[in-house]
Amino acid sequence: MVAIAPFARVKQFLKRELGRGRYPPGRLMPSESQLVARFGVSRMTVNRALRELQVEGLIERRQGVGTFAAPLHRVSSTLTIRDLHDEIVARGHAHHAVVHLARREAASAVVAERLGVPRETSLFHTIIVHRADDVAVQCEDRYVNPVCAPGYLEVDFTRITPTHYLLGVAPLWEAQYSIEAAAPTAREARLLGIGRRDPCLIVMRRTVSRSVPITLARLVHPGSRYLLHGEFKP
Amino acid sequence: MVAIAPFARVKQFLKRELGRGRYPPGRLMPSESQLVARFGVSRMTVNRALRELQVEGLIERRQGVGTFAAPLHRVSSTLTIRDLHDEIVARGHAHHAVVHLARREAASAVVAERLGVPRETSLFHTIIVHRADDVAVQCEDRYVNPVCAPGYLEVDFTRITPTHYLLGVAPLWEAQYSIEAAAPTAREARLLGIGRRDPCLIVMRRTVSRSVPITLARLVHPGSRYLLHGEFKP
DNA sequence: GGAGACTACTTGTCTAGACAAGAATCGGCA
DNA sequence: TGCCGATTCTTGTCTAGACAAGTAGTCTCC
Repeated sequence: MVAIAPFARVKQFLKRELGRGRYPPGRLMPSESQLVARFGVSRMTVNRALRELQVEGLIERRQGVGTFAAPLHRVSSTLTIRDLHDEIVARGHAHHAVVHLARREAASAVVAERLGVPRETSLFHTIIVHRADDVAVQCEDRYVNPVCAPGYLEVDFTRITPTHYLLGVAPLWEAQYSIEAAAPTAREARLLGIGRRDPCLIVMRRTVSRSVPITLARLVHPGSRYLLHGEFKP
Repeated sequence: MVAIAPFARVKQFLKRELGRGRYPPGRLMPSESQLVARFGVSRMTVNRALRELQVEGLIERRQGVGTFAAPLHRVSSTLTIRDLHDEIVARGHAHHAVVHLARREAASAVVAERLGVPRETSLFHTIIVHRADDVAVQCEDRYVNPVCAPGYLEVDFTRITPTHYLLGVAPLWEAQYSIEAAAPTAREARLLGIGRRDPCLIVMRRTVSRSVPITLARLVHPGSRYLLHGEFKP
């Protein structure tokens, strides 16, 4: 039996109180000094508990005012986007990638604007279809900024996914993405071996490293063969 | 000009080093005492910086061993699912909800299994179509456990969304969800005023409060009118 | 050579006190 | 009445030191 750490006890107590509705959204919660007196611990300990609850989005704190139960209007959850190769292998399937296009092109107006580079910038462009046990699960249409990954076209994409390679070249980045449902383009339907009107889950992702655009990806998944899932825990 | 807090300076420094590839995934990073010496701050300050980087998933720490750069294979991002009403209003549209069904039913085998209640349990069932400026954007098909929200059917859903009401009744919960692209059912197509084969973004969400199932929702969005988006920042 | 004790180093956590900064309240003064 | 300053309460942060616990390497003794 392990004794639970004091900061965790304070956290657990407050979570439980929030869970039972003791503090409805917006209600003032006990101050640090009150919790110090109640639990007989130092203020740093209480402070850590409260800071972590704040990071988890359960409470809001305002300097000079107090601590309040968070309005839980928005439900935020962490959606983990795993590398497709890992995901396929983890499910016990074999992963194959087929490269349908890998070349250097000048950015069209649309691509240049979306990626955030000047028009006509020279970019790498790859189209790769990923298969799990010979079933096509993703068509990856990607533009890459040569400035960040000069050796991109030399990579053997049947063995390393572009995401994996790019993570190695530019380790930390920010990404914006959107998820939508739409029909594939004619070419995508052909590459994936699906009907022109079959619904697809389309993830568009733009990633930036130290404010330099790295890559713009359009990931098209046949709706019948792919599912995103996630979890939210308070 | 505001002086940056010492713990933030340490954090920023390490982030920058990680960003420039100074510590590839798995590499041993400076110990707390080394950082204490380097920055001339106390160990608690360094500890806080490292703990936060750990929470952000940028480093891994092992007691007795050291701190290591995290393998950035998985990219996790927080996807904020806002209340639909808020989202529509925030975009400057008017929100209308039309209730097409609101009654008590016995759980079918499929629903009972998915929600995690015994078969034939009596559940509330609502079907509500949400409109932004008279354009249908979501068909919400929801089952609710009466144990958690006895007054559910009395709520005026043209004024309060089910999510909003349920958050008030059962403030803290966990959710699992999946996102897929598929064609709507015949009834959903009719209610949304779209074609039977139009692609839809479908979110299935099951929520649980203190291990009691609360609600199972199937949220169907016409692909052409709805988009999820999110952001990832290290 | 092998086993166990010892040591050095790591992270994990807590304490008691300190100062700063933001915000609300109350009193006094014009 | 209206404004301004002092007081008090809040959170935000830092410090110097302490002990615990996990790990790895070394040293000694059998």
